[in-house]
Amino acid sequence: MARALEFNRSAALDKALVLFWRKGYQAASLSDLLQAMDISRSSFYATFGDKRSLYLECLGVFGKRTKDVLLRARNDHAPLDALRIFFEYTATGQPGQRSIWGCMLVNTVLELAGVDDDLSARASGLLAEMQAEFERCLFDAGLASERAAGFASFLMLFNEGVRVSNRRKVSREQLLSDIDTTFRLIGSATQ
Amino acid sequence: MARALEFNRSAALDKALVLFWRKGYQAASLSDLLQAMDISRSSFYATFGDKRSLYLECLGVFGKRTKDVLLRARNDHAPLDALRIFFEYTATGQPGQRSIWGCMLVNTVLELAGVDDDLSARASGLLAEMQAEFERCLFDAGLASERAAGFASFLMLFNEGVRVSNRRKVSREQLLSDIDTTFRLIGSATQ
DNA sequence: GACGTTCTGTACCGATTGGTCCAATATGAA
DNA sequence: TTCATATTGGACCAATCGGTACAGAACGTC
Repeated sequence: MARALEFNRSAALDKALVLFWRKGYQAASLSDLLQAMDISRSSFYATFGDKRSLYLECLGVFGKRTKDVLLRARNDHAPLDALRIFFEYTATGQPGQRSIWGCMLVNTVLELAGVDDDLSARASGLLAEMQAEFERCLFDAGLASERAAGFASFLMLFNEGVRVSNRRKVSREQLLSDIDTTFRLIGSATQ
Repeated sequence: MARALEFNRSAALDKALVLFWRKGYQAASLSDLLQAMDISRSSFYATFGDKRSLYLECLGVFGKRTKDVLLRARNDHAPLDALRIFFEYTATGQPGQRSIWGCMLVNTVLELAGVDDDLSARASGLLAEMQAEFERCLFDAGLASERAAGFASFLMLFNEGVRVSNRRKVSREQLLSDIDTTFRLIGSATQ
């Protein structure tokens, strides 16, 4: 055996994720990444392959974390409440105002459609997984399956809108009010 | 007087707009632009300043055209109908399926936030103008002004969602169904 | 302490980026 | 036809891009 890594892989990965999330794929240059991750060029390529592979890995992590927000909420709350908590959490952001960067999946879909269709499609697929979770929530809340699918699709539109508006720096209060509007609309339609 | 331009300024501008719309600001290289616009490097810089100025001009044109879609619909229809026509038009695209590129304003907000904040803010401002038009429609449809503002904000979220989903290649049918859901929700809440 | 292995820093690579410069060319007015 | 003016194509620029190569430093094993 020999020399050990001087850095923590998952910590570096997380730094990269944050940079990609904030600046997007193209605008995050290799120099930016190396500086943010605080590792050398060699370590970067030895550990993460290349920029694109790293981005792909970050997308996966982001997708998993987002899904976990909803799944954790479901452990402690009724389906519809969990859904609402998810939206309020992603819209207002709990830790450190990260929410103003929007959603890395949505950002990716828009930035890379027509540029790197594989990456864009990957992000799109992760959004579809989220939508499936929405649908499960609605079904468990008692909606008929067809109706649950329809509302889940609608909720994904709403989710995308929230994430865009987040990046437009629409105020937290305004977004919370819109979420309230949405869930009241849904509530009045499901009863 | 002397030699005349060998190209049509507004035609070239339109070609640039389409390229930017499709690929985004960063991914549309100067070579791409020159090829699409079919003009020489010199003509480009003499006529449009630089890449960024051209983009700014395209943003303005796109904003105006989008707003015009709604204003034209208002000439011939009741306020709420015009609103719905606007959404159906932008979601499904009338001429040549351009809708799959989403909305250039939304694309810009996401791509350039944190990269070129001025451009991002400019696009954001044009979206705010659209939202003001939504609000006017709702007010004219008889909603109290506070309620109109609330729904307009909600509709802007929905609009952003539609444009993102457009780029995710969500099917035309699905989007139309979501629009239907939305307007039925609004309808049931406004009566 | 010597060795083998692995990681790290940096010089370097060709390609491409957005942008400038200028000579050659085309044009309308006189 | 000549001249002044404006447009054009293309050579050229420094800077940056993502990525590779390799020498040397740091470590665990023996």
